[in-house]
Amino acid sequence: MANISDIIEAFLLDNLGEDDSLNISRNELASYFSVAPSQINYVLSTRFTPSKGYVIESHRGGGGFITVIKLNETPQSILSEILAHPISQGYTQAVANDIIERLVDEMVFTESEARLIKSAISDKALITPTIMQKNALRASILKSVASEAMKKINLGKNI
Amino acid sequence: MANISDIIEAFLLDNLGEDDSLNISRNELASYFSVAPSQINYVLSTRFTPSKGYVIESHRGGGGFITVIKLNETPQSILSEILAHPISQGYTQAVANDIIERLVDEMVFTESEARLIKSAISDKALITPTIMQKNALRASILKSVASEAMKKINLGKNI
DNA sequence: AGTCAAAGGTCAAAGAAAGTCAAACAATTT
DNA sequence: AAATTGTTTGACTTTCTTTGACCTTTGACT
Repeated sequence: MANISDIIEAFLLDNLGEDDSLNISRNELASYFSVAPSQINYVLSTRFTPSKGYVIESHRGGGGFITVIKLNETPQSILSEILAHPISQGYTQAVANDIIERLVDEMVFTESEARLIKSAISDKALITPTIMQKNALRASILKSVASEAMKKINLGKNI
Repeated sequence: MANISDIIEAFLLDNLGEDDSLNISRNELASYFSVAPSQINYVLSTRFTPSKGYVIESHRGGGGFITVIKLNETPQSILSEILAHPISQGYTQAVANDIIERLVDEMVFTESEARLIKSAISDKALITPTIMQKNALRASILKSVASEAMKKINLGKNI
């Protein structure tokens, strides 16, 4: 553990402001941590992805900057996202795991429920010949799990 | 953040009067901010474009001036503009994004709806070989989205 | 009408960021 | 040990900004 990318990730998380967003200069950050500027892109593209609930914006040129935004999500917004996602497009295992983690953050699942679901939709568990098929299956399974979770949430509202 | 162009943009926005218009002398403004006069043109041509809902007028010669006018728009006027725009002419990604932003300003879309639409019509998402084809596709998709939004607005009127 | 100064306009080059990608290296899994 | 996956770096690209040299238009004054 504790490679420089993890340290930069922690730094960025630490510095997300009140509104869960952060504005930085790529060059400054890189020189602060004495790494190649492109490493900042690496950290952003591996740790602050849409599947993890982040959006990145940036501008080049003089006065350029990078903005990291943590989307503010609700159980419903994440579940809707899953339900709206075309099965044909599929989810890689990594992306699916990211999404499940977000649902844990939003208290839709407990850690142990998450472990179960993750193992159920692992590449290992899904014994189809191609990756594409695994991805599609994962999307389908996630959809069904999401729809179940959505029901539960909506029931709660009627009490 | 905070390059001089952004600062000049903010200044101009701040000084749009009651009627959303503003009259300035290019040379005065340039010397006020200690920049080359042509930088004023740069700011105007990148920040106060028709696709962002602005019109620029000017006169040269003694007593010359530049007028910035923010068009006063309605959801309907923007949507009609989209619907009237020939698909064959297309929209660049930047222009399309500008238009979507205007629709957010007019509360036709929420920020998160805007994000979705923008990503759907991004150069990345539209996997056609040529830029022209991407632009045409964008115009077509925007039209369909606009027509949907128009319907919704018109429904609201009948309640 | 002709001249000239006072605007504003255009464009290309230089500069300032950020983005991409592949190669080298490191860590992990099989 | 081999294969795979993840990290780090640097060379090259793209985009956005800033500046300055030169151009065009207009109004005022002979």
